[in-house]
Amino acid sequence: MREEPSGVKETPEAPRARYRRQVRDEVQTRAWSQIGQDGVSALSLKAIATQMGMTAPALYRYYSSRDELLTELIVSAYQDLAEVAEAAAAGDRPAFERIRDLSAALRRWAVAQPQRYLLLYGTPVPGHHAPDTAALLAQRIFAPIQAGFAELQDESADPSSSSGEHRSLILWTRLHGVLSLELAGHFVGMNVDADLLYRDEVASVLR
Amino acid sequence: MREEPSGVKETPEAPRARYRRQVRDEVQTRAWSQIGQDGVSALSLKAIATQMGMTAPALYRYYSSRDELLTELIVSAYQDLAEVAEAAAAGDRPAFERIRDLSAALRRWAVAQPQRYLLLYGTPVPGHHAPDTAALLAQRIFAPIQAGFAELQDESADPSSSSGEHRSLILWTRLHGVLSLELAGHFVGMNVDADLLYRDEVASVLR
DNA sequence: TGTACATCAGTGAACGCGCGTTCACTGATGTAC
DNA sequence: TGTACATCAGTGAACGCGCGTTCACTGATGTAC
Repeated sequence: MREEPSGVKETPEAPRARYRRQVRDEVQTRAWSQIGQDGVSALSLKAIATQMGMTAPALYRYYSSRDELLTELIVSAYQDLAEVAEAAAAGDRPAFERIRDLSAALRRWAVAQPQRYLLLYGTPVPGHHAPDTAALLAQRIFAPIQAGFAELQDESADPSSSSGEHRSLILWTRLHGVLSLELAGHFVGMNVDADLLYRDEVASVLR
Repeated sequence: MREEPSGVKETPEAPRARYRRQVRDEVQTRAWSQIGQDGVSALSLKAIATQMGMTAPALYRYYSSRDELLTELIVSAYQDLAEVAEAAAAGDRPAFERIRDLSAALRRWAVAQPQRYLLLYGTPVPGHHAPDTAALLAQRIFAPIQAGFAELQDESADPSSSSGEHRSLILWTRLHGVLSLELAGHFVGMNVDADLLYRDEVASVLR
């Protein structure tokens, strides 16, 4: 194994590795689009292969099974969301700002690709067991919120207000309540301003 | 068509009609169990027929298609929940009591058969369009809550509190937030008392 | 009360479909001397 | 620089599976006279 000296330029990716990455990326993109259109149960290696102009067995060079692809989708979605959440809550700023911004980022992320959010937090996929990494990543998403509320508790001299743990849990359930009903289409025809409602709920916990 | 005089006794059900009802009931029961175990996408007329010791085409005397069965399940679930909600909110009692009791009944209903709740309010079934009756029934479930909050608004002299419409919407999203995360199993290992959390959320809107 | 007829639940065979997955193979690409 | 070899992406045929749905049919049940 040759090691390139790591200078300013990144180690050039070997052509084969690069090609493999491209294929995997395309598979994932098409997988998300399948899930978005026809639900998780429509996720099919065979259909993806056909769309890509390949035969089905070819994809078994990339995924050992349909289930492995699904697992990768879930984990990568958690990962992506975790990064978004951490980025939104970063900076040496007041806790309420960090929580507010993380909340807004969560909504943007979910609305941009509802199928991703629903795969993580919607009706569970029957028969599928997420790996341990998924749970860890889910915690990573939650951590900045908890940290923010812990900070708020320290600042406040009011001992009657509920604990940081409790408030972060409440924030989560309230945001999810609005988001999931919105994404599932339950607000249509109800004259609901989902964005405003969402921001109200963020404020309700920060108050 | 002969009309029986409707006295105290109910018109005895004709044997054939009675039998048809029994078959339909059994189909529905097995359908719910399928959905509970393997999700909506596992709902299969053929599998149900086999379980009942029949051949698949036999069920086409009862349902014109798989989709019709699914629609019936959704509508009957809405109907059942609407009755439960109305019963729980009935009586000439203070509005806050009726809202509180309806909320509790909703949770009991959902926890008793999570797949029913998730079918109505979880990730939407792709490719399925609920009939108009479903939307009407959904409104019927919501109506007692709205009525309750409207009453509370009238009593309260405080014009600064948000409108009854808004508060009933908030109640809905908050309850759904807790319920759906709980039913989807997102609280496991988090040391969350879902029932307590739920009651807290009910109280938060009634405050 | 008995007989002729109509209704209707259920069968069995068949259709086309798409799925996941395996296997032995071909042919191109990369590597070592 | 050229050659021999190893690696590996992709093919094509095949497997068994379960699904929704149709059709012509049988046989039991209910109805009308």
